[in-house]
Amino acid sequence: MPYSAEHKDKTRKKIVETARVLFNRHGFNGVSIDMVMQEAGLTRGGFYNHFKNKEQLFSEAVMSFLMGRGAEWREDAGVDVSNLQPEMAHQMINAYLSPEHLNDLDGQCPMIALPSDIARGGIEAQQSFQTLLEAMVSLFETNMSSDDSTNRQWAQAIAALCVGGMVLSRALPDSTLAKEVRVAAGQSAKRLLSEGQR
Amino acid sequence: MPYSAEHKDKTRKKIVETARVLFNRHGFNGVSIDMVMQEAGLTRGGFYNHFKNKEQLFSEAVMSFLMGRGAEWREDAGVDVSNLQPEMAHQMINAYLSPEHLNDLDGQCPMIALPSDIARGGIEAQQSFQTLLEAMVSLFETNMSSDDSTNRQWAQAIAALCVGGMVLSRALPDSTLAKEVRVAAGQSAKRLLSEGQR
DNA sequence: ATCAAAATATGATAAAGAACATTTTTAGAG
DNA sequence: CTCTAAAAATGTTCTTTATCATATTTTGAT
Repeated sequence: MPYSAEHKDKTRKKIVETARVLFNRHGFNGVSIDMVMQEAGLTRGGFYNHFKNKEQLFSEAVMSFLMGRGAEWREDAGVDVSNLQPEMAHQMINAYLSPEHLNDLDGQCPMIALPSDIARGGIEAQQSFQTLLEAMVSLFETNMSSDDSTNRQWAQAIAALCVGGMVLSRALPDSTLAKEVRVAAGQSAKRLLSEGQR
Repeated sequence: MPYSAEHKDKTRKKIVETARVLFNRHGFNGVSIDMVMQEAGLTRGGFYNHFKNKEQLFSEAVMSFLMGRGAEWREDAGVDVSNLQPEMAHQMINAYLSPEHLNDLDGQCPMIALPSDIARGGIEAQQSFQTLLEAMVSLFETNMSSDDSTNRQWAQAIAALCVGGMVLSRALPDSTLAKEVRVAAGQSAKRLLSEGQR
């Protein structure tokens, strides 16, 4: 067996990570397979040894955020998934709506960078999207008071505020207004959080 | 002067309206100029008599929502801009987050259908987007108690919730979860509204 | 060292699409 | 009715791209 199994796996991971960055920046149609492979230091020929088609790559790129770049994100924000504390939800909201996140075109959350692409895309990409959202909602939910069946609702609304605030911010040409929106979304998100923590 | 001025204007408006629908459905890259012109009952040749390029058409299509399809929308929701009443904000929230809106791929608000396209697009499209958002925020703001400087913040957060809830809903493959998110966003939006109306 | 299977590279195809140049059609002015 | 400028249609170019077929390279096992 020439080429160790790890080699193929490493190559595949590199392609996915490269694709994640490029898709984040340019969207599904703005990225060609050539572009991805070149950026990964390969040529387009090998692509179909790793993936069925471009859609599959897209879906995996979206999903890869959760355990890859997203994990770094949570770490930077001081969010420890294995040891959740009430103030972590606050930190998560602040980090998600921060100018740093807005400026991080490569590392940003795909829910912000790619919602239209995913809405129009195949079901696989949508499944990846749903997994991301569920992770985010579950993080907020876990930070609430233990026995209230409405926690999930609050958590979902907070997620909608975070994503909505950033999606709006990204599409606005006036950076002052964009900041206003992020601040407004953040304040309201924390207000909703305190409802859930009551 | 052959061809009355109205004729050209009518043709131009028809192209923009056709483009609005197609862009809403397929996104910027998913729509070709041929497609738009054919759907409008014309051929691609005439396009550049009306528009500088595809970007300009896109920007105008987004903007056209406000006074065109969006006006019908507000009317259906019982929102009269010239005579605002407190309960209109409620109706607006309900209509925006309704399943009817979610299913109206042609008529939906471009902030939901095209945020990624616009974020990556030219400044003209982003200006159009900003105008749409400002109209929405201003509608919520006007429905709040008169003299509170934080009204604008509440209104922006409500808009972020509405847009965020719908953007998420659109990208989720599980329609039950999608509905949950819309309901959660709607409830929280009304909660924030009552804060502003206090 | 050599072999072969797996990975990667190269070559090719067919389609789509933005932009524009040129031709044709239209309808109002004289 | 004729003329003509504007609008619309047709023809064309050049580029990009997803996909796949074929060739080449790599490397662990013999």
